[in-house]
Amino acid sequence: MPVSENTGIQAFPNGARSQRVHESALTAAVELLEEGGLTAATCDAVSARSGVSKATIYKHWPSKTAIAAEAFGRLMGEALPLPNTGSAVGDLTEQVRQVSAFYAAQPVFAQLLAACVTDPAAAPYFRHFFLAGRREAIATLWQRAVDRGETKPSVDAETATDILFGPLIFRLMTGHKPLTEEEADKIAAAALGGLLR
Amino acid sequence: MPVSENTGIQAFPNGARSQRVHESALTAAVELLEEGGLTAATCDAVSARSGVSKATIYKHWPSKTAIAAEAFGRLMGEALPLPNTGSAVGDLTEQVRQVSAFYAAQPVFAQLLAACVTDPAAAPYFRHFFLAGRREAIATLWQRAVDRGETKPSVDAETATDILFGPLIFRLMTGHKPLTEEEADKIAAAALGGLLR
Amino acid sequence: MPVSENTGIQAFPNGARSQRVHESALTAAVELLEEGGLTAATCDAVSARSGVSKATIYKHWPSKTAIAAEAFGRLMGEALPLPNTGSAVGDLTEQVRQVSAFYAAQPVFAQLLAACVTDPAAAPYFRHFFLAGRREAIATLWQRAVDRGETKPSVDAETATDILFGPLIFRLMTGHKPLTEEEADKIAAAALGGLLR
Amino acid sequence: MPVSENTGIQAFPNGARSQRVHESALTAAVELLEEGGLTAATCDAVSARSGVSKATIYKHWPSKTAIAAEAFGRLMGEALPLPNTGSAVGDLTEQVRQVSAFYAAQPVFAQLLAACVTDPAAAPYFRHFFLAGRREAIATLWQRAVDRGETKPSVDAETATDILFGPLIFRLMTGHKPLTEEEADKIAAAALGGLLR
DNA sequence: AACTAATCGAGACGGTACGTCCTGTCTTACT
DNA sequence: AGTAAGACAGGACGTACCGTCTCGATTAGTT
Repeated sequence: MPVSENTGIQAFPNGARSQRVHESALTAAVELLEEGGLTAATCDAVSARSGVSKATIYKHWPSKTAIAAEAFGRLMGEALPLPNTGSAVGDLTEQVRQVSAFYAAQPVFAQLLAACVTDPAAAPYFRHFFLAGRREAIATLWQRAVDRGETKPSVDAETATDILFGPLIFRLMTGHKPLTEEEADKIAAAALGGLLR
Repeated sequence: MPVSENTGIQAFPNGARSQRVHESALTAAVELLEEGGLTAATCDAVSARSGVSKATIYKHWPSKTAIAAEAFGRLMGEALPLPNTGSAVGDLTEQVRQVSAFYAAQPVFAQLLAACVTDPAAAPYFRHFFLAGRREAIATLWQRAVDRGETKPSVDAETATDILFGPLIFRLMTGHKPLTEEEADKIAAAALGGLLR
Repeated sequence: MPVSENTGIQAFPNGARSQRVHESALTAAVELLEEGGLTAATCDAVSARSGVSKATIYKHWPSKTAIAAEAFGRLMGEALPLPNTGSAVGDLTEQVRQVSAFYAAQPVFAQLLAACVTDPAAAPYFRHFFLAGRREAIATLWQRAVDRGETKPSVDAETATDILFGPLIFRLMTGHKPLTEEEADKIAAAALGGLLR
Repeated sequence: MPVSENTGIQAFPNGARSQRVHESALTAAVELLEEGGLTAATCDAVSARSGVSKATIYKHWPSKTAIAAEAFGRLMGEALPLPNTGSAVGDLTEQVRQVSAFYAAQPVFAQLLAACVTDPAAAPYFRHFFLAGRREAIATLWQRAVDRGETKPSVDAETATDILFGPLIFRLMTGHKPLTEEEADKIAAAALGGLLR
């Protein structure tokens, strides 16, 4: 678990035994998240199920949200494959659709996002173990589009990511409109109008 | 406090006495939010400061988040005036800037948004007493732009709102980038490229 | 549960409901003490068995030792009847024998005494709910002896109590000698030589 | 550290290295006891300060109380010189006074006594390294008195010790009366009335 | 003016998770 | 072997907050 510096991610014991423990706790957390969402992924519950003591858990993670974030990142690691439709519009629209469907299907995502507000120590974990993957995916797609000359030069990948996914998160959090595929398409279309030539 | 049906907002006793009580509780909640954010706006604290008993509070609101949402809506009621620069780009960019600054300055906003995920009963209150005002503002600006023929016909006000503000909320929640004025401008520029002609 | 002032015993809610709760917790504590000694009388255990929440227990008692002390006082309330042999020597010797046997049979006594060292807040409970009864018994016996003119005038009831029971407690705590009836008699005889004419 | 059999005191490695280690741990324990009482003399603390690892400590002593008991015995080894007033009353009264003052001034004594109840494996250490010294002192004084014919023949040194110091310990543990010099004198006077001619 | 509902203030309670603490065991690698 | 270093399980601790509840007091509206 080599973690780069300045990520806000806490160092933890590194021996073989510790790694087994780390693994056990994460596995238990994944199971609990699947069964009962973030609410069920209590520290006590993780400890009870994994056989890892609470004290040890707190040596590996700063809070229960942090374990959940790492567990969720693992749970969803490969869930979203990179689309390859041949055009930037196609790729990015497809990705927005997928992410939209994923968010709608995984209440844990919203719960984690929310929990990170209350529990700032967990936010780096969420960014590192979950968001980073999404942003990298977009960066790849965006680079492809750049190479093909399909993007507006004034826009960078970061901003593009925010504009494509921000609206999904907005809806997810406030629940003012459902996250259907149609809606995802509308958002993608309108957003891409500003990002591509 | 006439509340339309189907909003998910709970009816409560309507006598003169009840209205005083409602008012007292809200006032206390506003003060507590200002002083210590959502964390400080405990049920017990609201009860203690307002002299309204907890039981009564739970007759008027379904949860502590709901009071806080209504209180926050009141607190921020008139904080953001409608810009009028003469052009859609100017108006909307200005509004994005203002909202961005407001979010960055008011941690309570993110806290409330987060709390509504955990506490679904409170979400309607947040939408009704806070978001509704923002969406109306955009609706007005958007209608102006429509009247001037500045908008793309394929985009409606709802989608425009999501695309303009979603990115801000995304950043606010994950904290992966700061909400400076420059960033707000970049987002507004890129987003508006897709929304306006 | 009218408690005189300045005893160090904590006030607690006094309604009918609270009294039921107080009773429930004590009953559970008594059972646990009987089953597994002071070690078993955990706050969590008392809470679980009685159905009284931990938070409530901490409103009624300052610590787990305090509940145990009150429970033990109740448990042993009438265990030791006042002897009446007709003479001070007989009465006091008999009382020393009884107390000695009781201490030896009730490990909880020593455990409580020990716990009060670590947990000073519980000491008043032990004194009030347990020791007070013993000291009163001796005071009664001593007064009888005074009335009969059997005591040395230079000795008061308090000192007599300390000299009669102190040695028992000394042995109980350090375990350097067993608390048999013979030993109790030796102690009583030697001690009473200094107390009576 | 030659320890007779059947004392309940645990054998431990005997090489030169082991003895250095034993010494280091004890020294650290003594310091910690002086600084913060028994509470501060944690296993971890002793380990950290002495550089002796916890595993090693547990090869030399059965529990943390045991180290503390041995350390305390060493700390107080020569603190109480034998009085020599020329009479048994004088000697023993003086000794009671000294011990009383010592108990009152050294909270560690009560803490250790209490800890031995919970931790029976440590009791032999307390008896061996601390109490034994006190009892020997009394035995010496008592023998002097016997030689002078000042004692009652029915009383032995053991019982005398219990009757003289038991009351002090009783007060120390329950705290129902302070351990002032006056009180010590009252106790000594009353107790010695039963022990001497 | 009295009566009867509704409504309220006060605050205790059950439930539940939290994060901390310390003991004694265990592992690993070094001397 | 014996040791240093230190991670680990286990389990109690005492705290915090939520939302429900019980009680007696207060207040409207109704008769």
